[in-house]
Amino acid sequence: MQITSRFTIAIHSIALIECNKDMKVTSNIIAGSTNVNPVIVRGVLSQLKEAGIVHSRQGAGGFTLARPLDQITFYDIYKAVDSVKDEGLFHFHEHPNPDCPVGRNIHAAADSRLRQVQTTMENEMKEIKLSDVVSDVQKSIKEGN
Amino acid sequence: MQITSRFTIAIHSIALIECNKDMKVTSNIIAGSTNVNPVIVRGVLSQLKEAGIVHSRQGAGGFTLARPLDQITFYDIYKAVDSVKDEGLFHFHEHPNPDCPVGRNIHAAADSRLRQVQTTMENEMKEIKLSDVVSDVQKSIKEGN
DNA sequence: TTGCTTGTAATGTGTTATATTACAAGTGCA
DNA sequence: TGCACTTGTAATATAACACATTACAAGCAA
Repeated sequence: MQITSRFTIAIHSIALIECNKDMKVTSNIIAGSTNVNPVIVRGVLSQLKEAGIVHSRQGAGGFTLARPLDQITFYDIYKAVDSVKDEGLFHFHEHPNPDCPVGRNIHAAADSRLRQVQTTMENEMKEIKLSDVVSDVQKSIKEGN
Repeated sequence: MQITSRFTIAIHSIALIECNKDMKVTSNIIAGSTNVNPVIVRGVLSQLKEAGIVHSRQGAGGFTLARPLDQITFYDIYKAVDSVKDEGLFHFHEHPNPDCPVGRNIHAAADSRLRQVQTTMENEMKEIKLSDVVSDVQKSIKEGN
């Protein structure tokens, strides 16, 4: 199991928009840099737009950031692209046997701990800003990479 | 995306073995309580055995715990059933364009943060013991649930 | 008007998780 | 010894999902 690449595609896209803020950054340009199908890119960017992270200009073309990089966290993106659905990070086997004492109580007993793990992960994502990642990218570029 | 139900199947199985330690607990009994196919159950239990969490008795039948519940953590089980493969929790889009400055540096820049999130989650799992879950299950049963 | 763009629907394709069938091999008991 | 039951595992089926692809409507600017 892995969290959908839409998440890293979104991170990549935002970094690309920032690093080329003086140019028009279209879905095709992003598709070229990520090596991901343009329709998928537009889908991801559409979700980022809905979440208020980017702006788009239909017709005119191009995406821009809706707010500064240090106000965009991994969690914002994670939520925007729907990385983990409402059912939660962990997939509980669907029909434990209600006629078994353990079967009918295990779900409730385990659930709070599973949610606790998920919440811990999500809180960590709130600590990581896109500005952290982009400054690392820019440093690498300056060093000739 | 969700973490495979093998993880919660394993938790359920261990709780069941503990709560019926005076009886022979076979893969068919576990399958009945979890409502999961017996072959899948045996596969999960086989992984738990390989990880030193349970013992099995081929021929004779039945599974037993290899160590006390307070020495089994969510992390132990998570690792045992291979919930997340070596590639990591996050699926990075596969071929960022090396001819683009952002494309060839984004992976390295993002990776340490992605790993940081995964590690935080895993460390939280190390804090949760099976004894916590099972004592909750037993409490619920005693209360008539 | 032409060309480029975003937005999105519809479909194809490959991968993965779980279920299922089948059977070898081990154990204990009649 | 033979039978019933079990673990262990291979092979295959099926369903769900992620990403790719084709297609096209609608918006904007030159």
